[in-house]
Amino acid sequence: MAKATKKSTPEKRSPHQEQLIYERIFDVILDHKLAPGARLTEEALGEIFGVSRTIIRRVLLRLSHEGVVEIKPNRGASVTSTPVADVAQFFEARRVIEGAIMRMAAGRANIYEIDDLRSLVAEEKRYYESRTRGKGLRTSNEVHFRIAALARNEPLADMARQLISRTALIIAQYQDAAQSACAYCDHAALIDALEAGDPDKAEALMLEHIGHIHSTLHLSEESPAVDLFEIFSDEQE
Amino acid sequence: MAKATKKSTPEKRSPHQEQLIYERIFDVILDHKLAPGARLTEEALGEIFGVSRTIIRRVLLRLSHEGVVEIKPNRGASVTSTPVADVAQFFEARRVIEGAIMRMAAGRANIYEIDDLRSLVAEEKRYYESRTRGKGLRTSNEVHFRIAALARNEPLADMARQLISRTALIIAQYQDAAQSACAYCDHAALIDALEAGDPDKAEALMLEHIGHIHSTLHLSEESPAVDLFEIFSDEQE
DNA sequence: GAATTTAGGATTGTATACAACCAAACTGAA
DNA sequence: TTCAGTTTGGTTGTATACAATCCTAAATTC
Repeated sequence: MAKATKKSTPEKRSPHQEQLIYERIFDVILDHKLAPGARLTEEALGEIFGVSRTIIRRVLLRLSHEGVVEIKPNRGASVTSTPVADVAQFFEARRVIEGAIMRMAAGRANIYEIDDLRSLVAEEKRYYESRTRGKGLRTSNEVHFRIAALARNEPLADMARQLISRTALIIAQYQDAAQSACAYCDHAALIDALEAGDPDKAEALMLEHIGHIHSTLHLSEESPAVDLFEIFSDEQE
Repeated sequence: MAKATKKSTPEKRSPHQEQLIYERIFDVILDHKLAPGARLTEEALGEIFGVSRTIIRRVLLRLSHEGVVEIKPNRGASVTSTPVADVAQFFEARRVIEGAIMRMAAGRANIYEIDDLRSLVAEEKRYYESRTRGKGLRTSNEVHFRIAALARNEPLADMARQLISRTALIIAQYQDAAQSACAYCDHAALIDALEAGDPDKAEALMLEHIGHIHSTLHLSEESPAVDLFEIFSDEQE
């Protein structure tokens, strides 16, 4: 039994430890350290995070509801592998929802929200230039999340969040790290359109942007399998 | 302790008992036997369904993810009560998604799917005429679910399902049982448009239909009687 | 009598024990 | 060797015990 594990602080009932574990696992998946198809055993994850299977089980359930992992009865959880044939549907769905969101959000953002968005895009640019793929991808997601919030429609923003997360998984699976398109260029234009308050242009730019992302994917082949302890070991000792 | 409980068959590991419990609870909520705000204690539900809190907990977690139930930390679960101010957002979101779905589904359904839909609407009509509200509402949902499937876009259909379920809860909360609009009239027209393969008309009819439902709600009376301060605010001290 | 404290009961949160299950290695006969 | 059946190790599924927390209401204080 490899004991190169590091447990988190053994706090009693920390309210968001579950959220933390959720994010750690999701991050590792987006960083492509856990490839699609990789198995996620409850015992191992529990040991890694210093927590019982009960918690891990809830986290996995949540991840599965988001479509990030698949749970098969009596067979456990593994990172979702999206068939090539399904990819287009996700991007089409994003066009529908985020297109509408742009229409609704145009001209509704105040100056602070616009500024926040711009600095976020600047941050995104730095990550991409320093080739930290996972971070860049997550920051890019955050940009889309915040734009979704500007439509002032919670349910629709929820839908967008789900699709964006799910799509990030697809991008991690099919996009070549080197050739990750300069998402931040498109993003700047999107924000400009929102500020200008032009719904038609805002929507058109988003449709185009989503098309760009889609077109950078290498829809051919994939995937290995790995050791959980090793993957999580380079983080906090 | 009332022992008038009926347990399901005490099978060992029945795979969909969880699904069954999920549906039972949801049904009861749609039938308005559990009003918004009603608490759902794990122990009681476990005893009712002859199952341990572990299972109930998972069901409640799922219901909460669908937005049907709210879980507050250390406080347990209760039926979600949607504030009047939020209602419009849900219907707007449905317009966006189901409008797009109608465009995509127009002309794509084969004759069997159309037939199935029509017989489902006939069933719906019977339920409404016999004043069995819950059943009627659920059948109406089923019509929308199936239409969503016709767009041949799984992710979008998923989004639609979530919104439709969530909206059903809102309808149960705000719609007068007697005056429940004849949803099936609209439904028949929707199906006709799908069969004819006219995307513009299909979309327009769906937008109109959703508007109809929205307009039948009694949004003036604040039935979510949870906030005591609001309730007593306009009375004498 | 009103406000604060404190005790009790009820409910949720987490860990763990054990049963059920699957998959892959093993056995032995054709 | 090959194929059924069997065993075994590891993993998931469920129930339960106990700890942490919250809610109610009685009790104490002012």
